[in-house]
Amino acid sequence: MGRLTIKDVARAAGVHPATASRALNPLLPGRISAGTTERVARAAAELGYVADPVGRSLRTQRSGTVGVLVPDLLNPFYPPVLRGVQEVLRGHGFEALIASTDNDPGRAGALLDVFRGRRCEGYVIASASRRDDAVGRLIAEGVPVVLVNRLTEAAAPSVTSDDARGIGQAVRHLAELGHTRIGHLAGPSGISVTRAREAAWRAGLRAAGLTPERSWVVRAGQYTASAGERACGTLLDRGEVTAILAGNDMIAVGCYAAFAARGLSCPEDVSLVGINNMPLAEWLRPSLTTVAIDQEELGARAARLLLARLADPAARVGDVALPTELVVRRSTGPVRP
Amino acid sequence: MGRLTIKDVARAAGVHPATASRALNPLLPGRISAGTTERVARAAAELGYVADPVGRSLRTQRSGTVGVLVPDLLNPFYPPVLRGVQEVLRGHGFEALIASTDNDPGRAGALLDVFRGRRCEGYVIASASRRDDAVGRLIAEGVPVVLVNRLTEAAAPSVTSDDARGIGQAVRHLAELGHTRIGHLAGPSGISVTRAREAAWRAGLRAAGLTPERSWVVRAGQYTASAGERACGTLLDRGEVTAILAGNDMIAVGCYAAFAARGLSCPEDVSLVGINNMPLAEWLRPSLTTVAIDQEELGARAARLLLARLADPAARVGDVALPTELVVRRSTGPVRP
DNA sequence: ATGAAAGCGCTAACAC
DNA sequence: GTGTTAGCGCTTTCAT
Repeated sequence: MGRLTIKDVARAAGVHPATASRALNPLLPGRISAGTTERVARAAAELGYVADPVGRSLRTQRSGTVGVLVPDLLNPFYPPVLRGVQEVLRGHGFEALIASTDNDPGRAGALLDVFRGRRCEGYVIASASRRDDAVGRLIAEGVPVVLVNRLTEAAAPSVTSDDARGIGQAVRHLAELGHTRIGHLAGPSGISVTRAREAAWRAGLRAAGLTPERSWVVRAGQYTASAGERACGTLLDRGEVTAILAGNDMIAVGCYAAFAARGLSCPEDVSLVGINNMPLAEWLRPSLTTVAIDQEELGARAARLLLARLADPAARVGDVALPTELVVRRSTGPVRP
Repeated sequence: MGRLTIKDVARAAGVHPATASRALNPLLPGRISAGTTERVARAAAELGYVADPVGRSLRTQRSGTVGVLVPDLLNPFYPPVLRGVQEVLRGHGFEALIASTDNDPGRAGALLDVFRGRRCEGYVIASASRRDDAVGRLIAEGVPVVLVNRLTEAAAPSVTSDDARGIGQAVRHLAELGHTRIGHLAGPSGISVTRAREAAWRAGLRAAGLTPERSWVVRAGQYTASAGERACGTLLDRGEVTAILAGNDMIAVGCYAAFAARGLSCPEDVSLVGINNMPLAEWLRPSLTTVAIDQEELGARAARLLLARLADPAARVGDVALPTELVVRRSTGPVRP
């Protein structure tokens, strides 16, 4: 059929292509008469013209594309985040290129190179370790970057969850159930949320009049179920705690397996709290009490921050911390007498 | 820093830009001398040149972009599929634009329009209903499309799982455990896998010398846990079956909840088999016996089929059916005496 | 085998 | 307010 170009629209409206272009991009300088604008718009609509993004990109040096990097697409936490990002971006004419580092920090560089080759105008990065070379370089170059749930040493706006609040609620909830020895399965070190969550756990215990013991913390090497199962096993075998705050829901998923392997039942023998409220959390047996984060909103806010920086690269856009809220389900119960 | 163009490479190598371009694209007609090719390649490597995809696209009328449509990003089945698709595409210089219809067939059209605006060269579609207008139109226009786990009335190559094999194994497994009344929670009608799975269930029962009863099938409105829970409840309340083949793992997840709500324990009171072996299947309690499908391979094969059609639009590429295999875990056990 | 020149679709800069 | 011109980066004729 031969694709429509702006020349076709211009011809149909009886104007020059440049005029047609201006008429269709109202924000540009050099205003166009109402009549012309009208005629061009009608012609475009009738013909079903949509501007070729490639031609436009070449001229404007923009791609209408944003790179999104997540650490693990298989972790149910991220799909809702992606949905939020895409929804907002699409509403503003941007499309997201998505990649997962699969929990391998080394892959970030290569993936970012692919994105840069495609002229992504900005990046939403949910995979940055606290010290990440590839991401740091990006930020240093002044490319618009928004971090999700991660902080780096480099300065880039970020959207995080205010874990402290929800974790405080979680610990209080456990304390009110009579638990005095509440363990924590921390995520991998080198990630900012890991530290924040551990700190919040510590603070929560203190606020409840309890003293966090070093032996109540075990570090899971990754935010995965299998790492969680191992770490939980280690913690259980020390035989000290009656309740566990997992570093996230995937780690909590691993805990269920560790419980079962030791013949412990939840919540009768051990109480368990996760973090994230991932899509399947309510479907686990027992359903998981967890610190809920609005994942879609997390992504949506990140996208909006990025759009603000895209519109004005000099804009100082601040960080956002979304509130978290404890969702009590069936994995927590009174301490055993 | 000012981005590198092919002119920079040409200058560094002491040749004309056109020559440099040819040297870097070895497959083109008009071969270039080995020496020149070498010099240009070295210059490009030293400068770190990567061709601008936008300029290239404008000239070649290609975008290096493929649209991928899935019905539900939140369903753990699809992320591995996407990973397989992306991996293969990236290896061939293509990037995937991903969108989810969120189980709303009506959204497919709008999303495909976004993709078309971006000049996607081909599509991997995992969301087609058996009768899907938007997708049908695409195929009719001769745009390269590969379907994943779906068949439409229109003719497009597809990659599916050979559910019959694994489902046959599943039914035999249950029969060998002594089950004679094996129910099925079918997915939404209007989707090809739904029919295929129901047919395979029926055939499996017959092969085991059993007669499938109409009352043993309940249809879940969607492939989701909550739809599964409702459907499972209906089936259980009829009080006929001792084992259940769920339409997929998400429906099976809902079954766990339905069991718990009725005080039934699995596998002592009811045996349960899922389909897909999604990432969390082994972490459910009890771990889910399920018909495994290599999801990543599903995506990878789809991508390869698409690449074949992209390379030669006239190529008749056939359908692919990947084998499935029963994975026996702890959700199935002997029938109660 | 290589250089010259043209042009993909669009819009910014410059006329008028 | 609108037409003219030029050029984004690349590849592909067409010469030589």
